[in-house]
Amino acid sequence: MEKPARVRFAPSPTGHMHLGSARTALYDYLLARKTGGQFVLRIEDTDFKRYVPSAEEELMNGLRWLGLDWDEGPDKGGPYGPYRQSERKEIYLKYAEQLVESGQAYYCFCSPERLSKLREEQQKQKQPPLYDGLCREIPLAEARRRAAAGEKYTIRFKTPKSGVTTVRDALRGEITVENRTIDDYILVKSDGWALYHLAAMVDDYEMKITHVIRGSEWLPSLPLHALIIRAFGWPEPEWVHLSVFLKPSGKGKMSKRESAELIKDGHSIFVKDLEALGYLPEAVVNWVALMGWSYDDHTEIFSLSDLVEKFSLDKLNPSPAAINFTKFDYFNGYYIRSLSVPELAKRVKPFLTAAGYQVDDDRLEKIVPIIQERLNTLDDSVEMAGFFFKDEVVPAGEDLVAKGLTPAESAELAEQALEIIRSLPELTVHQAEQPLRALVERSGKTPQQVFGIIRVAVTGQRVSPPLFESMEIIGKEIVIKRMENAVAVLKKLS
RNA sequence: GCCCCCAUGGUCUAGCGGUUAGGACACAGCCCUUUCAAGGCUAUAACAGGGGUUCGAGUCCCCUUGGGGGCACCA
Repeated sequence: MEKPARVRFAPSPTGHMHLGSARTALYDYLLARKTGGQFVLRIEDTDFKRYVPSAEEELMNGLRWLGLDWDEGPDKGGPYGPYRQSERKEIYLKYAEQLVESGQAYYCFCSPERLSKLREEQQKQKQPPLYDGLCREIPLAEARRRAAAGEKYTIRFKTPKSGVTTVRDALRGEITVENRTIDDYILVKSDGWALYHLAAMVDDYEMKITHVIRGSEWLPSLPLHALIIRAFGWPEPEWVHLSVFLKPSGKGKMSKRESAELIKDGHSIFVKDLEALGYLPEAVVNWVALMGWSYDDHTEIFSLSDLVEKFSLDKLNPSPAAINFTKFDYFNGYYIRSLSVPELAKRVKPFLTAAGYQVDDDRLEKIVPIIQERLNTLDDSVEMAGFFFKDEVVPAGEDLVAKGLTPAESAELAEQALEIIRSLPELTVHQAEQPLRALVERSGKTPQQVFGIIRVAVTGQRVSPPLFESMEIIGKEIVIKRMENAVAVLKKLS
């Protein structure tokens, strides 16, 4: 058993939580639970310009829906709070000052204008856009004097100008970069707020985080982060950089526009949409877990608790993964099929209700077994089972005409079927099946033709759950009404 | 432009020097069947290319190519 891990999910509340974040949070959760450690939720909200007020709530709802409960966070507190960076300004400042004091950071008085001009210049000359170090050698006493006099300043990290920095990533092994390619990055802005590079390192240290699991977009700044941590002399966490998700084609990552378009096909990369689209959190968890992680060469169905038991960092895969919604649908169908009838009924009900249907629980529990294996998403139930709840169905005339038969022949068959149904003491599968099959025999038509007519008449659809079961649930009276209507329609066509 | 990362079928992946390169989704066919599903069976399909190292390379090294990410007083 590994040592208890303290992991953190540290999103910034700037938009919707997407699948990539969900997967990061999942792995955080799994590692914490597996090792008996803690899962910390920290909100990185120091960018006030991009702040979205509803985002934090959405984030927590998403995590809860997925079943990923956290141990410490802004809503529940904990021993290392506050858990919102916007409430930790003084802490960052203290540590920044410490770095300045030890000569590993410095005050920089360069204006944004000078910096952008500098960058422009460097770009033109095809140079890497790095700070030129103008303020790097200003004596500390002088810098303090200027700062005290009210001059605007930022605090920059003093990167070594020679040598190399080597950092170990759990998925990729050692990564080495030349220090001259690392910028003297700004740690504290002129408004006194720390930037991510300082804030996150400080928080991870103060919160005693043992494993930093985050997206691979952070890989390029990993050496900087290591340098900062080493400048403080802090213990280095285990770095785990997860690969990004690519669009289904595997070519490039999904653009904002493409993400928004997805919803038209009933898909979404935003966690908040998934529930309404009829997806099960179990399916999301299983699917997302397997994008970048595997257990062995054949197991692929994992409940959240299976994952807690089986998860391990060394089975993580560093290569980018294309999002495969088809497989997502497969998982969702799988989990729908594995639900008990009462449970599925409970989950499907809100969708039927939302569609405007009056849903009786006992009746729903009869319907669920015959639609269960036909559902890919919960909201498929609306289309698939709507005819159970509608007052009347209006089958298209051409659908009522059986393949290979004339309208008149179809009408004749419908009429005979109607008579049989009328004559039954009760319309049950048991009572109806024999005589209706006998009708097929007698008429010399195929089951497909005869039952097809009845199906369309009774359900209004060419495709439906099993016919006899459906009729039993609908009830004799209504079935007869619908059959009469179909006969009338067919006769008109004749 | 510079830096970093990645590379097994269409997609997700197993493989950690010796395998008939395994599984899953998708696709196709067959079976089952009153439609649609579900289920069962079968088939098609991969080590990006080139150099090394080694008795032996999908596995180790280098280059090329392709893909991805990053270069803000955003995170």
